[in-house]
Amino acid sequence: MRRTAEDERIEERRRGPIPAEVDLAIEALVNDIIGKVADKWTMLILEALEEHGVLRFTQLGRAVGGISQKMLTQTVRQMERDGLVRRTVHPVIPPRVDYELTPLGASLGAAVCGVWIWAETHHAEIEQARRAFAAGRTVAEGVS
Amino acid sequence: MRRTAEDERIEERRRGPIPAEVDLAIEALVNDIIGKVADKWTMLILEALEEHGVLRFTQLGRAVGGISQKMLTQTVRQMERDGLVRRTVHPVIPPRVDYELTPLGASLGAAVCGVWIWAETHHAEIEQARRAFAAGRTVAEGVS
DNA sequence: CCGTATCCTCCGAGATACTG
DNA sequence: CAGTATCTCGGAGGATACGG
Repeated sequence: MRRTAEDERIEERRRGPIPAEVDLAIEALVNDIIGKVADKWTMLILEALEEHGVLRFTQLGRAVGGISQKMLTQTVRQMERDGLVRRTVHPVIPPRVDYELTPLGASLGAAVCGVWIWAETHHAEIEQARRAFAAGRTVAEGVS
Repeated sequence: MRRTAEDERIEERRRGPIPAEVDLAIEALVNDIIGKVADKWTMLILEALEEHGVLRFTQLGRAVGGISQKMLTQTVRQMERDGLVRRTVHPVIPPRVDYELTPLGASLGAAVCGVWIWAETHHAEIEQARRAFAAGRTVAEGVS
């Protein structure tokens, strides 16, 4: 996802700071949150931590699978910033850092879980729709 | 979203269709679906159609807000392909095309709605977490 | 082991112009 | 009006190397 949420807010401000637009401000924030949540790695990390509870850095990376260190750090930092995960540093040698979901993160996990379940429930329908679409889309759609 | 982890699994599947990996194949598909759903424009279009019911191309564009024709076409096509929206072409002049959610799309809308509600419910906590994070993790200084 | 810093690639996505 | 085609560009994100 590209940086678009900020742009929207900036745009909004540019268009006119109408006093009664507090709701819109919140809407923008919510939009921003959606943008964050709608990130692939965020969702996968959420799932990994939901399933395994507490994980160390590399463990988390392996649990997610196919993620670069950069993205792992970056995403997990963002999640920490948003209060979704708690990061615990153990000042020992070798270094050890534990990651786990906060209650807030867990609640998000529950919400996202709904989407996940939807995907698992309806993936067959989607596959079917894709095949139907690929088969022939020149099929006349009746104008009711 | 860049093509990364799924590609590997898809590749894996292409290289060798091992029977016992059907679960992994489905998991990959579900992952793919999540990736699709986790798209900003998809979610916004979903919301727009959920709220307005049936919309024409430009109406949909305006309802979403800040989307280019290209992305609108592209995203809506993908959604049509996945069976989430139905596209109805009226062979009249001037051309007219209607978009609306399929039952499948509506069910996804319901699931995503849960995440939306979560965002609306917890945005204050996230803001607070962000402030706390920005303030510094050393000492919890009261934010007046 | 846990990151941060750097480079580099590549594709998402906007703008524009054109067709049916 | 509804799309397609083409160009361009920013920046997301992978790979790598190094610091603590």
